[in-house]
Order: sequence, then C-alpha cells, then structure tokens
Amino acid sequence: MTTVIELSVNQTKIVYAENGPIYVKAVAGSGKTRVLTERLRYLLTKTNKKILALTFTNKAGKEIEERLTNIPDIKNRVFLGTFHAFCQSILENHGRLIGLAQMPHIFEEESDRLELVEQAIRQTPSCSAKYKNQDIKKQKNFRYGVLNFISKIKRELIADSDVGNHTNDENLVLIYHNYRGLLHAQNAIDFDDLLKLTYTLLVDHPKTAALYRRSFFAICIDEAQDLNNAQYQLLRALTNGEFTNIMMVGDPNQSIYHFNGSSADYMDRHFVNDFHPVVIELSENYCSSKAVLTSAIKIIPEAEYIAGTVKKGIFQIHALDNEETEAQWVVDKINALIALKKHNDIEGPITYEKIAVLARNRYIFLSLETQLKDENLPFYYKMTPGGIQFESDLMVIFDLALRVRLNSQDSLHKKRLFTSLKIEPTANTNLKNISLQITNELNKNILLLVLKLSEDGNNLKQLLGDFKDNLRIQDENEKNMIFKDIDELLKHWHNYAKNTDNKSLHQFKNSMALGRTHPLIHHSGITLSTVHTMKGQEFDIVFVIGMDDETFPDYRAVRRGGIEMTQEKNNLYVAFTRAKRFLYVTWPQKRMMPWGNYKIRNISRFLKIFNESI
DNA sequence: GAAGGCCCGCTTTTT
DNA sequence: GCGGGCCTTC
Repeated sequence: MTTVIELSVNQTKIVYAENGPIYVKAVAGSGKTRVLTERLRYLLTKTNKKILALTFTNKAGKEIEERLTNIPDIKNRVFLGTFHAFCQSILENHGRLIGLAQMPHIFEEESDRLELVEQAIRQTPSCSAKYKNQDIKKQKNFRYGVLNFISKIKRELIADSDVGNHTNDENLVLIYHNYRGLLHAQNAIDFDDLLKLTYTLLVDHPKTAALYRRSFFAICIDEAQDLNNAQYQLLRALTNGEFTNIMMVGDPNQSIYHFNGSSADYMDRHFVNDFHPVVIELSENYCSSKAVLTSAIKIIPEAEYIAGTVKKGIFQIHALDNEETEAQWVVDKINALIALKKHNDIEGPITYEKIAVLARNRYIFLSLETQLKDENLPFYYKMTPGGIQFESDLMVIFDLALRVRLNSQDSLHKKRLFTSLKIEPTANTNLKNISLQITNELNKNILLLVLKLSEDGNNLKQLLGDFKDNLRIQDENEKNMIFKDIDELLKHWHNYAKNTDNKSLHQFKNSMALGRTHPLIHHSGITLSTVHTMKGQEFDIVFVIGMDDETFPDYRAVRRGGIEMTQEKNNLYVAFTRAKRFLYVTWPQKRMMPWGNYKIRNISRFLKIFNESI
C-alpha cells in the first residue's frame, strides 16, 4: 500500500469546498486525481443522490474508479465514465423521445466511416464522376477531408437543414446528407452522433434534462481542457442555468486534442463566464523529481510550479544512430534498471510495471516491439480504445457475423462478411442463410456459434469455451491466434458483464466500441503508449523515444504552425510530466522512411534548449 | 502540346 | 523512392 499523504491547504480547500461551481486549475503532478476522488468521497457523504463524474478517456475513469472501490454501492452512486458513455446511457434510456426505436449500433472504426463516406460520394452524381477519375491518393485525401467536415459539422451541433450555410461547396452538403442517410439506413451512429443526438434530446425534451439534473447532486469533469463544443453545450443543456454544483479540473498546458475540436477555452473562458466559478490553483508538483520538473518547465516556461518533492531524479537526452539502435539502447537501459533492482529515488523495487515508453505516434514503436519480443521482455501495448483488433481471420469473421446477427440492416459489415467468406453477395439474406452456403467447416461452425448466441450473451462464454476445446487445426500459429482472440474477447465480456445488470450482446458491442470494456488497469510488463492515451497516468521511469524533428513535432504540425505547434509542445509537456523520477529521451540521427531509405534527422526543435545542460 | 525538370508528399494523435 | 502535379522550354 502507498502511504497516505496529507492534503495541502489548497487541496483541502477544494475537497471540502461548498457546493457551487469550482474551477481547479491544476498543473501536472499536483495530485488532481487524488483531489477529485477525495472530493467525490466527501460529496457522497452529503447526499443520497448520484454524482456525475465525466472523463475523456476510459483509462482516467478506471483510475478514479480504483481509488473509490472501498465506498459501498459506488457503482450506483456515481456515474463514472466518458462523455460518450454518458450519452450512450441517456440514448439507451430515452432515445425513443427523438425517434430512436432502439439504440443504434455504434460504427467506431474509422475505416467503416470512411467506407460510408465513399458510398456517400458515389451516391452524389455531381461529384461521383470526378471522384472516380481521380487517383487513389486523391480519393483518399478527399474521403478524409469529407469525414473531417462531417465531424466538424456535428461537433458544432449544426442542424442538418443548416449545413449549407457552413460551406460554399454544394457537393459537401450533398455528401453530408447521403452519409447521414447511409448511417440511418443501417441503424447506426458514429461518435459525433452520440454527443449531438444527446444534446438534441436534452434541448428538445427539457423534462428529461430536468430529470437527469435532479438525479445528480454534483457534476465533476476531469481533464476539462479537453472539452469540445459539443461536450460543453451538452453540459449547458443538461444544467440549463439551474444546476451549478459543477467542478472542472484541468490544465490548459495539457490541451492536446485540438484535432478533435477541443480547446481549453471551454474551461478557461466559457465555463468561467457562464458559471462564474470559484477558481483555485494547484501549482505544487508533488510527484516529479527535480530533474523531471526542471526539464518540463523548459518546455513550457509559463507552467509555473513549485517543486514538492525532494527526489533528485534523472533527466537525459541521448542521440542514437537510427531507430534500431535507439530501440536497442532503450532495451539495454531497461535491462540495466531492472538489474539494479533498487534506487533511492524510487519507492520499492524497480519493476517492468514502473516503466513506460512514450512516443508521438504508434509506428515509432515498431523497432522497439520487435526487440522487446526478441529479448523476451514483458510489455503491454496500450491499445487505442475501441473494439478488439482480432488477429485471426476466423475471429474477424466472428465479429462481422455478430454485427450482422445483431443488426440485420448493417449492410456495410454484411458486405465485409461476404468478402471474408469468399462468397457471392446476395441481397436480403440473413446469417442463417449465409451459414448454409458455407462449405469451409471452421467458418461454418463459427457462424453457427454466432446464431446460437442468446440475446443476453449468457452463453457466450460457454459456447466459445466449447469451440476452443473442439478446435482442430494443424497450423499451430493459426490456432494460437484464434485462442488469443477468443480469450481477449472473453476478457472484454467479463469486464462488461461484471458491471451490467441487464446484459445484451447489442449493448456489449456498443460498450466495446466506446472502449469501456478494455482490461485497462491490471496489466503486467512495460507500458508502451502514445502520449495521447497516457493522459493523467504517471510512471516512475519514462522513456520518450523518436524525438527527432518532424516526428515530434509531427511534420504536418510544423508545416501548419500556429495552434497545432502549441499542441505539439503541450503534448511533449504531457509526455515529460508522466515521469515521476527518471526521464530518458532518445532520438535517431537517421530514420528509415516509409519508402525504404534512410533520411538524416535532427533533434526535435523542442529539445534544442537542452543543448548545453546535458 | 509534348518533353523534361523540379518539388512535394508520403502513416497522426481519441471517443 | 517514386508518382503526380506544376513549371519551363522549344
């Protein structure tokens, strides 16, 4: 058990503050998660009502959940989850008010949405011909552009009838409506719809909003610098000027989701202007060693804080020849640290679990992953939330079949299912008929399994267990992949089932889509993660790799400049402040580019200030 | 208007 | 490293 540290004066002020709007401006490492959980704990002693605690990542939610486990009946007393999860719950319970006969299915995969965009483009006569004649790259760029436009329109909560007033491009408007139609026809929604539909529901049905308002004693929002327009307006619709017991906790310097429409302004400006909160600053960092703190302050000098720890710590920057040697250096360093077993700066033994390796984006980890595997070091890749990425073809078929089974209108995944099964697509056919056409024994069996599943999923575990027992495949590799996939799925099911009273496979799929079922917290080994998914989490030992310029900051941000570069800098600041004690930064002097040759790299422009000191 | 030369851009990040 | 787009030149 970790030792309980006394709350500071400011922390105490926040935890026991009177009801009413509070804005906690908290620097990294100031113990804001602890303050938030203690605040929740205190509030629960004052009321029998529920508390709404909103986070932006499931990970952050889990972190809070873990700290509150000793409160009886906590599950029923606090709604703890992401904005999207909260919306899912509202739509499940009241969606019929806005014409949702049943809860739509969430299309979470970007590739799925891009395919719908493609279909929408082809349905738009005024641009389909031009689109078809373009080369593949241009088509792809166009699809991304359209998807961005659609997402932005929805985030801005623009009514369908009003889309035309937000672009001069008539084609975009047509595609927007076709995309919307395609989702609707498949009884599906995307992430943005979750927020937008819930917003509409709360605005058009004030009684429902009032119902929710009355059921909550307080609302707490963590990482509030990540709020976007849709989320903030949703909050306003919910509170409606009547509910003021809101606490926001955030740090403008950690705003890194601009690409998703987020801005610290919703917390810093709008919340302040609309709710007139008491503002309390937490500027003492209790968490990071001096070495880590001084380096973080060099990244963002405005992020003034007071060092709260006496630990000296380590901060180093290393240039390596290329990404292979960089990965090798990291592996060697990890081995050395583990061999060291103990260090005065670190509480308890040095274990793999205390180590995290961070980078700007996912592909940076390729070399490291290979080498960790070769050296047999345990590691855990913090997956981008969402459903499982099945490795085996068979379980991909399972997933598609399940989607089709649960949503007969889902023509997108039905088409994919036909492709995966290598059979001719036929209209108006159901899963049962498809299964009759299959000759491949294995595929047939998995389809029959999906057909046998009960709506509530209660036989999922049994059926998949039996399936594993009876699986006869020569290819050991294939077999292992299938086993791994099934076990992974069952883990997700377990996480879903333990928190749900009225289970359904449909709800399970949607919860998976929102990343709510991830086995996030209890994992073993070294954590590999992008900075974005590491928000709010800290490790004793942190490596930040791939710190060459135009990788971090990303070359597109360099080109576009402005807010995007600020976000890159914030992102690095977040990366640095994930370290409690040791921080090792590495960069390759040359890097293999996607087209297969090396390109000479420079050190990240953000690190040039460290030239002399290291 | 055809040929040749030069430049640009390639894989984000999450719910 | 390579294809596409855009420019220059005859």
